[in-house]
Amino acid sequence: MNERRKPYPFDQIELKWQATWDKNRSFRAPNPGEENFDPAKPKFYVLDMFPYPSGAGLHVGHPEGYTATDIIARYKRLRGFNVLHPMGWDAFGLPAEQYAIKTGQHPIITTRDNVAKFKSQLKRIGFSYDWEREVNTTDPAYYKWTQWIFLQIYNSWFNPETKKAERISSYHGADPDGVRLAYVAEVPVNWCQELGTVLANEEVIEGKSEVGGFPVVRRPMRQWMLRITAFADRLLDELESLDWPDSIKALQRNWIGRSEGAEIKFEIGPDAPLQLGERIRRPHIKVFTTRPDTLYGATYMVVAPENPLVDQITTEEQRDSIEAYRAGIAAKSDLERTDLSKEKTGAFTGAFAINPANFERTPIWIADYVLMGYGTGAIMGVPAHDARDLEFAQRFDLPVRIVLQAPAGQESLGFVGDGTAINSPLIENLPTEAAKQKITDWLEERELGARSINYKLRDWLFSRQRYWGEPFPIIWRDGKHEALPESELPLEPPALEDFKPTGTGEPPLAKAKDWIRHSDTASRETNTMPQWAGSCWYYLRFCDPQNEKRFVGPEPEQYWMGGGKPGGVDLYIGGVEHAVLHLLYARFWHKVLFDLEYLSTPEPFQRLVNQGMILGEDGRKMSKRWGNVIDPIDVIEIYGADSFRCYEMFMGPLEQMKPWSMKGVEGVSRFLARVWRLIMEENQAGEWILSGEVQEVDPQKSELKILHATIKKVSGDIETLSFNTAISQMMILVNALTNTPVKPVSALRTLLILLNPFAPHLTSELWQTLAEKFPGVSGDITRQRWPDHDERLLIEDEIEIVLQVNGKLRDKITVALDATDAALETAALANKKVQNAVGGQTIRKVVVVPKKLVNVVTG
RNA sequence: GCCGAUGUGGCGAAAUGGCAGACGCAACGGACUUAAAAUCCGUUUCCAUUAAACUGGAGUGUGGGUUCGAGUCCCGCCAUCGGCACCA
Repeated sequence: MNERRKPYPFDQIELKWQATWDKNRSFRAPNPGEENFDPAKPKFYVLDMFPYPSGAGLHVGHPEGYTATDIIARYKRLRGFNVLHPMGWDAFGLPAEQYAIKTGQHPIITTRDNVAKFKSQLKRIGFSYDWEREVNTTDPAYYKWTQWIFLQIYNSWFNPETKKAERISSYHGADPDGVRLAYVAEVPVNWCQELGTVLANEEVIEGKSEVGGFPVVRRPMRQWMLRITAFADRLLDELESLDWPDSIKALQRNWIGRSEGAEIKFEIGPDAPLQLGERIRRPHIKVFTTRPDTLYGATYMVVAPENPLVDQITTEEQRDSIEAYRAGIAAKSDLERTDLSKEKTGAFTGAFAINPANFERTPIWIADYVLMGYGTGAIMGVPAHDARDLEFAQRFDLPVRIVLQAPAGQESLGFVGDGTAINSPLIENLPTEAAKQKITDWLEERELGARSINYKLRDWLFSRQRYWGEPFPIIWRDGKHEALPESELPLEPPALEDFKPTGTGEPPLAKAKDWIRHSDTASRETNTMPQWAGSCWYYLRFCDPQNEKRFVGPEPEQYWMGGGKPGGVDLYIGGVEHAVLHLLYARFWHKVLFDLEYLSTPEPFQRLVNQGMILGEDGRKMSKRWGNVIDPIDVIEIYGADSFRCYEMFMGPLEQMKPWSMKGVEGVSRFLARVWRLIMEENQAGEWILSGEVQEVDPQKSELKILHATIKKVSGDIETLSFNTAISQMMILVNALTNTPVKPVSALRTLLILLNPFAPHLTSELWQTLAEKFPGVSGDITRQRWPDHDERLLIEDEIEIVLQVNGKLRDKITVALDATDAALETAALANKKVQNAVGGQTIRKVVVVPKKLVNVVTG
């Protein structure tokens, strides 16, 4: 770069301080019992979402959240907390494997290189991580415990009585394999030929793979599943106790998608109903509905095309058309199938079902708008009060019967809200809620139905046909799975030369014939775990990263994760893109481990904050395609790490999306340079020396006032993560100090501590310089106490009072602080501008707000 | 369609129901300089009026409402962004 004169010598001081912090282990967080651990201090666990170390290195989006947590970490240390602030690498995953396929470079190599690059970039920004706690999900010493946790899940079941995960030994039923929290199932999966793997529903976006955008088709395969659905209610209910943004809670609730309703049996067959009791043994279709109150409006049934029932009920005359329809469905991709804009399709089975409420014969259809995977895979069609059913009924000329009266002024046909039941003898004229209860009670009494709850959440498809992931600690013997003995962990993947997918759906690990063979009678599972696995528990490992005996020792876990709140991590900052998946999976694993009594809290993360995305200078998402990507290291070259950190925080509210601006960085850099020049001046030789204006004098009253206002504002703003306004306030203070001829050391001292979390290098350097001369400044700035403000210094003798007439500003007057309401009113009415504005009108009322304003209201 | 977020100067933004636009950017003017950069000081919501000070009016997406007083609270609408999407 050109020898552009730097506004202050950040290039000389930043690397120096980073080296000093490393050497002094300044940010090491000792565990209970370790050297230098101070049990008198409270703990604070502040966590970043650890990155996937890609080859491209860091971009400005990463350090936004990292800077926020770093400010919090440094602030909390100054506040006297033991702070856990760790960083690590989520390094298993597809990109490294794809790269290996392309170049032949082993993922271990790529991962090592990428981690080194990321780490050096993070260090250059001056983050105060305790690097002695660094973890890497691809390290055998780490994934040993990922595999171990999988075995805990595998060896557990969900006891519906206790609503908890329990060891499988407490299950006394016939088929333990049928209730394990990790189980094998033949399920239709999202198969991506291009990637040679199955993907989770969450990894498929509009029928294409999230990674690469390749086509994805449905195909049944044997897969490992985790029974997350058993925890649906707890995952839902326990959200309440967390300090998360409502929008994120809403996303999770939405994803879990709990809906209450009833399952209702419709018996099949054209005959008249038989006697009670006999009826129940006859073949029937069970449907799930959230609106049992519209049962009288059910004029047809629809069964999902894949439902096995279809084979049983289809009549001979209809068989050909049903089969043709099913064949057409099977050929379609998910994308085509779920295309909302397309017209409804379906086929008549020839069979009829009896509506249990009014004994009417209703035709049974199949249609692809009914999904096999939700509820019972069958519905009752109530066209009058469901948009989809109405569309279907109109398309196929099925009868429509209104059974719900909409509130006055609204059309009853197509009404889906709460109204009044009509044309429904059993529940006639009842409001929706009461009608639901009554008809469900009636159905339950006759064993024709039952209350039921359904979730959109599905069990977690946990296996991948990939190389670069944790191998399952599972062996197969005689067609049955069993746990690998713990003594054989970690189970490392074989050293493959060829990582390519087999193309058949068989995982790459199947190529390692020697590795597969476990013993004469057993062979290894060849699937690997998804990338989410390692990130499900890394925050626990950070508490005790070198423990070889346990995934986390009880004492460090209780210390760092405890604290009396439901969630253990005090503050967790990361991207909103993990709002559902990572955060739901981690909560699920956490609850299992909690139930098994390994953990002290039911939830992992107490307070969650999502940083907003940083856009390019053109307002577009940063991407190579637009050529608007900003490399943090380039910015640091020109302006320094402190300017970079402060600008990222000054841009606007943390949670908000905002565009980058190099001019903005420059502005913040000017601010830091002004701080530098408050304390330093250049001598004749062009060297920076301590400024003569810095003196040991008492600050003036006005200086004290602004100083304490700044302490108050900055402290409060850091607590609420309002870093932008904290910086604004410090700018105001610095502007004020710049204008005074003599700079009191005590004020500068306080300023440096306040600014330290934001600009740690600059403040460390200036602190050291002051310490050389002034006894009031000593030691290391990272070991100081955060200042408290003195409220008395903020009080003014005189205050400005706003005078309004009918709410409009007319004048301002200055009065004594202790002026009475009556005095204020008198002063206002005597004011010339107020009198002008009032004119001849009568004064109806005078509102006096003490210390604020007087509002004269005219009639 | 459903859920959520956002809407304030030329730009990033700020404002416990009480002075809208703090702070920063950009722009303009001034000081310093042979000059420039850097630095420092000042002006900067819009409209009208004025030589100027001043003065008057309008103003936080839009239409209503509550209130002495609304960017802020309530109801309706519009726009943008994000998530989910035939989940019965």
